[in-house]
Amino acid sequence: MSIKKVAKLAGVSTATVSRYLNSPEQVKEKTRNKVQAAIDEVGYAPNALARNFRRGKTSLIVVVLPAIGDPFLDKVMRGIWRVADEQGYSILIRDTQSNSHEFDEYTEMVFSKQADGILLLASISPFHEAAPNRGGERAHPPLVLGLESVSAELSHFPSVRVDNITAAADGTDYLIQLGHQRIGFIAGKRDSLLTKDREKGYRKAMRKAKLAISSDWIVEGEQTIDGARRATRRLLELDQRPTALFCANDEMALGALHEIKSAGLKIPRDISVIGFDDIRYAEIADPPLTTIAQPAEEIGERSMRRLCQAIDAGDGDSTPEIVPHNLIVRKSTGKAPG
Amino acid sequence: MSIKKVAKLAGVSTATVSRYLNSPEQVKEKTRNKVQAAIDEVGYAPNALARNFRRGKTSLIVVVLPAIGDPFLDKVMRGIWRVADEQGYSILIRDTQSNSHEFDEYTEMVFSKQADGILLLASISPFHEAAPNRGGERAHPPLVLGLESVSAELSHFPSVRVDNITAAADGTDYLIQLGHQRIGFIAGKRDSLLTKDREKGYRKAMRKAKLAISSDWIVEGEQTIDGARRATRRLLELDQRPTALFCANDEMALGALHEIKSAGLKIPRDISVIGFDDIRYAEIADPPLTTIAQPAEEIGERSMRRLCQAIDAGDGDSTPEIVPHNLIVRKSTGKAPG
DNA sequence: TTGTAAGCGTTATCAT
DNA sequence: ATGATAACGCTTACAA
Repeated sequence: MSIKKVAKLAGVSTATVSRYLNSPEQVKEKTRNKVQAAIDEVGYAPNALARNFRRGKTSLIVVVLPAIGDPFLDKVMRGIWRVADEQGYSILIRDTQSNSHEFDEYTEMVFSKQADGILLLASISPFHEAAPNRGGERAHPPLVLGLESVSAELSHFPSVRVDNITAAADGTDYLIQLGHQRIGFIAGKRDSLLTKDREKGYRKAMRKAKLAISSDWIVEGEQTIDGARRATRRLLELDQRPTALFCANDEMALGALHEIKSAGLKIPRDISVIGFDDIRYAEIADPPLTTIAQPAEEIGERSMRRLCQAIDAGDGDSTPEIVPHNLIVRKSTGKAPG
Repeated sequence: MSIKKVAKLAGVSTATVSRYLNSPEQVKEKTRNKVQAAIDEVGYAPNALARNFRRGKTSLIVVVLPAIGDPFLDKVMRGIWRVADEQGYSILIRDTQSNSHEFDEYTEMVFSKQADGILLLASISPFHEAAPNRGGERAHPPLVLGLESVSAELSHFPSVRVDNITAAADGTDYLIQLGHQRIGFIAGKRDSLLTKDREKGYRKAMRKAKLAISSDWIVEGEQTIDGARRATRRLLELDQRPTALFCANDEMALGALHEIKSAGLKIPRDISVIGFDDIRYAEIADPPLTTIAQPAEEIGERSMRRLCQAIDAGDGDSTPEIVPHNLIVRKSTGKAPG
């Protein structure tokens, strides 16, 4: 009952107050002043709930990410926020660590009008069951995939990312050029499409160089420091241990660095290590980490723009946007020993 | 027009559908089945917007934090989420890096019903101007301070945190016991109450030990790795450089470690370093970082609970909840040289 | 146990 | 340029 109060006080109709709020140019200056005075007097603030209800829009975007506190997402989020602010959206964050991994849980948020769209920056299991009848409404909510590569079920949706396969192949190539032949790979979780793709790139480069891959060389690092440390330990215990290690992301590479040094080995003299993402800790790692950088902020910005399009314009095309990656050579990689 | 559709299809009134949704026990089993069948058939999902509007509740909490991608907040957020899920709240995140630092901007979100409450995990400038007349409504929105210490203006609000002064004094004491006399302090930003308190603790411990503090020893590290590196460089250039360094948080300590090593000095032989927070990178730093741990998840959980109280119960008491800190000794600290 | 109907605050349509 | 009013989808007295 608040716009009403203002209206009464200003001696105008509620419609005029509403117009003043939303398109002031349609209101005569004299009236504008009266309304503004009334607003100031009662300390009126528009009820966003009512407004959104009326408009059928939440002005909220769910961003689904693996874990908050991931230093890589820091930069991605900055890009997202820039566009969100510009377009009047607020960001609702869900992480798949504390919450579920079910695709439906997030689509449901759109159908039940808790959010207008979804920005997926994490791996989840798509379409747990067949989507239920949505009463004739679009079965696909506005959704954009950032970072992750796309599984078949999700290929309808637009995505913005680097070419993970090529990028990982580039990194592996670099190690091969340094003379490494036994190259290990620390992968992420089983269900992560993204690290799966990086593994593919690694395999591809090895194959191209006609280097055999022992199945012992590929270990799961669980996308965590500790997981990577365990994985590294296993790698170091091999009879013929790798002379180089490709980690599917920097977080795991950091764990690997620590574990290798703890084992009394020197980097890169005994083992070279390469990561992926170029998080801010990569540069100050000891030794500074060679890694593959992604234009994180750009990814955030562009995926958010795509999402806005999807929301406004129905859908649009869904060809993936590929952004460039960039190998950054630091001190954690060197010539193969011997 | 959707609950209506369900109602018509089920041959009941909208009220019954609503009751079924909100308190099924009030509905006869036979009716329940009819309603559920209708819901399934049309693929109905309750419109959260309408529901929240009607209830006058957004079921949203704004969490204000310095930067997403801060590894310390990772753990805090997990605690927050646990309670939020339990209580049916979603989390709206704003960071003060991309957004503004104005207190009013966040309070406004409550007054305009974009959110039900505010969880402040960052320093902001409180009450830019006198709060405008809120038309008789409560001038203070539900708000809890996590982590940060409280400035005079914000002391009305409940807070949950460690005793930063005592904790920093404990850390400093530890250095003093190791024989250090020249101890530097890398502070955060000027407007961070939290690092201000840690500085106070450092000063307190020094005073108690009757050690003089040269003004050169306290430098601003801007709460970033790079800022800390610059600050460290300045400290290393002093004629009489400190033999130990207290960094107001681990992020800065990491930068300091790197810079000290880059200068060819050994840690802790030449300089000891101590941090604050015990982020996950502290343990794998080189050398592993001595630091003061906070029960991050507990802080998140308890501050969220306080906030729920503040929302439901009006206000309640606002005495700060102090949680225990814990000095974790690793390898970055050692006896004073000489 | 169920139905009727008012009302939440805003926007938008249609007159004036 | 402004006013009257219906409508958005849901909840909740109050009645039956």
